[in-house]
Amino acid sequence: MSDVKLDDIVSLAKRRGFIYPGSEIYGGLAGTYDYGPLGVTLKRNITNLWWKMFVQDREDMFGVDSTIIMNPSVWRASGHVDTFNDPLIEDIKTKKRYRLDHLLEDQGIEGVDAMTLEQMAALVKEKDIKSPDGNELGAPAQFNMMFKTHVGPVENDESVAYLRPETAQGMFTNFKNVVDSFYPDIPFGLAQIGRSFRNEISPGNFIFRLRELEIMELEYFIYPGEWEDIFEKWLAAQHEWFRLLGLDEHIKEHEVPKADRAHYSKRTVDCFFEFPSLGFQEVAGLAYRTDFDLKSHQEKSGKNLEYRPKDGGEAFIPHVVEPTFGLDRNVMAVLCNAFTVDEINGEKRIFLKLPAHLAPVKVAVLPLAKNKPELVAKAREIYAMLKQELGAVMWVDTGNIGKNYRKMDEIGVPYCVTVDFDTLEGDTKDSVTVRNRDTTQQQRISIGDLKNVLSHDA
RNA sequence: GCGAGUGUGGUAUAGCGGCUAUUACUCCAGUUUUCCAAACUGGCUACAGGGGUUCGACUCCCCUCACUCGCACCA
Repeated sequence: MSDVKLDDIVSLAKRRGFIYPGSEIYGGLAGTYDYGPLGVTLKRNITNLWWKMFVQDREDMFGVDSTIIMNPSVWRASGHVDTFNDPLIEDIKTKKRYRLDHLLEDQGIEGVDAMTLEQMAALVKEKDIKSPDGNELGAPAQFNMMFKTHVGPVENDESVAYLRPETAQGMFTNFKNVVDSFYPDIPFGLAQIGRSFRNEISPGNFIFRLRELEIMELEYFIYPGEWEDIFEKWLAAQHEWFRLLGLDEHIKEHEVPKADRAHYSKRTVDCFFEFPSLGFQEVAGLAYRTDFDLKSHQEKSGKNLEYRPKDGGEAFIPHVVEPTFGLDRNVMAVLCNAFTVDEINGEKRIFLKLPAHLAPVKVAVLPLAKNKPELVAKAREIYAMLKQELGAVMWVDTGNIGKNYRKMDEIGVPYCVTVDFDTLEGDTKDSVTVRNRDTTQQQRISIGDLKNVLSHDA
């Protein structure tokens, strides 16, 4: 793993149809990547697994799918309009950039949060504030990480709306709706998988930091007194998730220290995966958000978001434990983890050791020789049968058999089914060769048993 | 956004102010081939985009876009 470079994986992902740079024929667009035929299936296998584990298989979960464009008040209540707006200023000499508000606070100036950019700029002049290196500072600039658009035909300040930078708020805004519809017992949760948009200052590292990304997220509403136990349960659930992805042995949990946490969070644990070339990077996080979000929405919206327990207990604003998974980062981790190099007959082999339940193609069917019509016909027959049974089955009849095996290895197909002359007649009539991707071992299996054997793993 | 660097077929690469732009693999078609990238024949595909200098630019200059590293950011 150590000598594998991220570039090798990026190349394979593009060459074989997993992930392409966005808008490529026009020179691309920074921070965007498109999923190709195999990538979209891999991604969908992951989201389906997630939805099954966290929503379908549980009694206490409710799925939602909220809009990307929301009432801008949502983002004022959540704090994003403020916190996504960073005033930056540049040291003219060293060209380093600093948070202007932090510089002012370091000078003991108070009330910085309430100041406009102009007011802060004026203070820099007035107090002759220098950079930490003692140099002159340039003009400050505002960095807003939220994408803006306009709702309706008129483009003015009143019509400004934002593309959501996270999916969480769509769940908080639907909290009341779901309670009204189902009145679930607490604890219960809302779940959502969806796109988010962040105008990153420096996107990059393949699909690690994107401007348009997908998040799989849960908001789990609880009694405040129970948060510690529930937090532990979700830590275990997160671990179980990474076990299902085959990543658990490469995941490191990181207890985020108080100073680095959002001010409303009492505990945050991030999950890191070790990527080639990048080292350990965050792929998921678990945060106890207290009642910060619902409370803020109750204040700003003027709507009562309290929950009244069915046993007649006192109404209260539920607290929230929030597990978040970066979908694209999970896909990338699965790809990186699967990327394997070994040797067959002294020849280097690159293959994707994808877990069978995630592999975009489960089985490939190939005739031993492509120009023998009777072989091809029999193979087509088996292909049709398996395709109906398993869905994700690929037909391969180009090149020679060894080449096709390698090609299927490279896209992570767990099993190849080869139809040869012994399938047509003789002692082993009606049996085929099943070749295992990881071991390259072959096994003779009768056609009748084929779908049982293959669907066992898939 | 700033600084530095890079940009040649799908991938990885060679090259030069001037011939039809090199090579390998991939891909496609055909011959061959009875189980691990065999061989042979043929074919498709590239100088990131735009402008300038020049008789002539892939090569030199400018702008744009993208990528890499560093700064900053990571809500």
